[in-house]
Amino acid sequence: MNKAKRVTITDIARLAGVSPGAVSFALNGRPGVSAQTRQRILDIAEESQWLPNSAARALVGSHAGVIGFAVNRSAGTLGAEAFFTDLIAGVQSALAGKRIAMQMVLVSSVEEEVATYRRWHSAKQVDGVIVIDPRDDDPRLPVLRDLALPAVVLGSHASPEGHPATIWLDDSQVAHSLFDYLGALGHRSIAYVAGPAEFQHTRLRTEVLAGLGERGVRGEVIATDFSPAAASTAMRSLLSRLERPTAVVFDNDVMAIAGLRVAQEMGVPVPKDLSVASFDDSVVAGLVHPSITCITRDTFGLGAEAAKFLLEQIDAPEVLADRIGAMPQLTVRESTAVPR
Amino acid sequence: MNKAKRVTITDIARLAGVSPGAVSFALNGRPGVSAQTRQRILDIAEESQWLPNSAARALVGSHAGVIGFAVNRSAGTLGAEAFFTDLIAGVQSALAGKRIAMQMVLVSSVEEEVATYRRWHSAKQVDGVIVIDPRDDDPRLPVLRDLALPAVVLGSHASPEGHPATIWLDDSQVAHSLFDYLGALGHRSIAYVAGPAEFQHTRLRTEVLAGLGERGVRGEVIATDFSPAAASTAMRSLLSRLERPTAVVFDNDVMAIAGLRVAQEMGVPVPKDLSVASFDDSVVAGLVHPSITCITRDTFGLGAEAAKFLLEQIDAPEVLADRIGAMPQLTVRESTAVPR
DNA sequence: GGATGCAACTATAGCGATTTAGTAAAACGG
DNA sequence: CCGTTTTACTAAATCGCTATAGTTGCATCC
Repeated sequence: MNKAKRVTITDIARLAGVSPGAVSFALNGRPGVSAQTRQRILDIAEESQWLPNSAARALVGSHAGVIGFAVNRSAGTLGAEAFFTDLIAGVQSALAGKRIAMQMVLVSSVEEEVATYRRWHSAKQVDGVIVIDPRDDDPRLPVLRDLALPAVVLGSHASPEGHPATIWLDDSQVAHSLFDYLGALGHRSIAYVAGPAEFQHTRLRTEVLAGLGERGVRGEVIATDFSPAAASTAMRSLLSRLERPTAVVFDNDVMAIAGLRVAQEMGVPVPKDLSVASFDDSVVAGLVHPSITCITRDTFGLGAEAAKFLLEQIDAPEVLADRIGAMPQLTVRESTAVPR
Repeated sequence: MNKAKRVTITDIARLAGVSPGAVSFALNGRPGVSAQTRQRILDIAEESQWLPNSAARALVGSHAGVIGFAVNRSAGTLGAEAFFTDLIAGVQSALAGKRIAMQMVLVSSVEEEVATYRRWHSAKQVDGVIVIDPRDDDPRLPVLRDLALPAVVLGSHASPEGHPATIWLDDSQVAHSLFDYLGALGHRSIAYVAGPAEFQHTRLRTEVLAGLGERGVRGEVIATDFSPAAASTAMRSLLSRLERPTAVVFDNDVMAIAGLRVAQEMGVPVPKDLSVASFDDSVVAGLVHPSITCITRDTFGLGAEAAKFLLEQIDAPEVLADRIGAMPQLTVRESTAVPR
């Protein structure tokens, strides 16, 4: 209906009285034009509101101006965790101002995720990707290597072969900071309501808890699917025993809140008779009553750092060295106390 | 490093012994090749794992295969609301399988949002956009019209000039279902802790509450910035009065949870002495104690519907008629009761 | 049997950028 | 002052795909 014609590099070339090639040189700040001509071209481009056509750019082989994020979670569980929104918000904050967009898709399996990377690469749709939830023997990593698709993995230890680049934070140290704290309070029977066993962080946390056995702490792990319903079930069975644990640690805040409710329903006072804690924080975890002791990680900052790292990676000719992310901190709130 | 060469339409043409044009016809299901040849081409394409180069496609003027979503919220508040994640998850669910990606950017002002639409359009980066938070006299809508950029607005009433297409749900009806319920319980003094006044839904809800005056209900509105801190402050001041309201309604669940906490801190039993409700639901709202009476809207479904509608819109030559979204339902939980 | 029509292709011209090879003019050097 | 290098450009090819204008062969029809 409206013809709102797009202004192209050829239009500016005509206006400036030079060839399209010269305009390209000028706009991309590379040698080949005099300072004077360059300025003139830039002025004209500015004036006529020229914007690069990313499709054309991508086609000729330079950047697509897009980074990709394939999330392997069911659409339902996405909303339950503040993690994604925070991460995305962080990524966006690093991208703001730069002319780079984030593309996101939900996938339902690792295979589909790999296929997505292949498609993105072959269609030159994204310049790089952010990868989360690394697993042992992760099938995605070799594919990314083969495709030479720039990537940043958010993980719990350095990348196996130094590739793809990883931002990692020592998850066993994180686990220690929470479990040791509970141990120091005097808890000797701790239950850990975890996520699926295939995630690296679940395994690491489980190991740390087991390691506390030497110091007389009985640890127990219940695997769940991250759902609040599963957390409630786990909590109910834990509290129905004759020998209850004195502390229960959940993998995320929503599960912890679900657990808290079960404790209240069953008349178990928190933190007097039971301490509750979570490996994930959120605004709500600090607002519920009692507020929940959590590991607070700067997910927003992590997202921002990941995006920045990825952009560097895209520009760099070689794979960059791994980086260590900001260490999560223990935030003690009302839900934990010395056991009776 | 790795040469993982991309297979192009020309490669398949060579393999099939036809011209690239014929391959294009075959792959896009348009006349110009015999059924036999078409099948052969399709087989070869499948076999050699050919994938369309979206950059090239976008360049020649067909679809970019991307829909855009510009969110005008600060990165911080994004994470606080489950709305976005749910909406995005819904959008993704509608996009899954189709070869369409969603691009998302955070913007910090309406001007920036408009500039984003301009950029997206001029660079042919997206085929259409989803627009949220319509305002009175919204500056974005005429721009989208001028650019003839397919768009779907999620709003609270039909689009002013039938363009862009809108999915709307009658927000005053929603407001009625909650306020009327509280009125029917016997509440005669209701406070509404709202978001910024420029949002349409805030205004509509305010009007509905004011309208209850005829039936002897005293309504009061406190505008906030959607933050839990502002909600706490509002709640504290409300409960410090000699004449307290008997019910407080919050614009979203996080604010309601913050308010709930203040009530507990101040020793005001909920729902005995005070009813609390929220215009937004979330998993957590049903898990906290007491669980919160909410308006439950199918945000996931809304996202899915919006995406589907947008895709139809993109394919349709003309602007489609507005649609009405699924009506949100009142979910009564533990936080509301007959006032003392 | 020559004009007509149609099916099944091919050849080719873009889309809007980048990039390489080529060229004219200016600068330099001995 | 002539040969060489540098500067500042232009011309043209290219990316992968789509779309339009031709081209060919073959059946059709009065």
